[in-house]
Amino acid sequence: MVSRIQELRKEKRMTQEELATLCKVTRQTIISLENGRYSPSIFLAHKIAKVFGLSIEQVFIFEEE
Amino acid sequence: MVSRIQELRKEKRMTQEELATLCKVTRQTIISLENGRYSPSIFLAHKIAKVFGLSIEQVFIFEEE
DNA sequence: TTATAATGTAAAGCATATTTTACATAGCCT
DNA sequence: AGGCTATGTAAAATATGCTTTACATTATAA
Repeated sequence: MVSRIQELRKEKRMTQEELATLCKVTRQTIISLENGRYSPSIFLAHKIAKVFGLSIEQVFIFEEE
Repeated sequence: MVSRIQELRKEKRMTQEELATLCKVTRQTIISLENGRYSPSIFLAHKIAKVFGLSIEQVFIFEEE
């Protein structure tokens, strides 16, 4: 799964800290997601997508199989 | 978060076991999701949505805030 | 009545997500 | 050089997701 978080965040000229606050998680969580350490829960994925005004599938790209 | 898994599964006349096999998880996992014991990971949510030919947001309904 | 299919519960164990705290680096500004 | 902002790493602790195994319940059918 590839995440477009960093790309979308920069597009909106937002810092990791700002995004974290909007999603009610810590900055570390955003860093871990952007750097591919782990994938978000379905709740966090939804919150992040909402911040960008997109659907989960538009932010997180699932490769087949 | 409300899940429409059971509703959609019955609509397709599918057993929990069949859905579990298609999603490559155990029957217990499907039971736990249908009965609200926990919410799926983003990967499982995506697999389930795919089985039903829907998006994650169409299968899992997030209440606001 | 017995058998079978579908659904359910429970508990232990492992895997993954998130927080917390503390420290490191790199760029920019003065 | 020193200070600030944004980004990064690391490790331990807690929470949540998923598996495994075993057994219980309900409905239907022979």
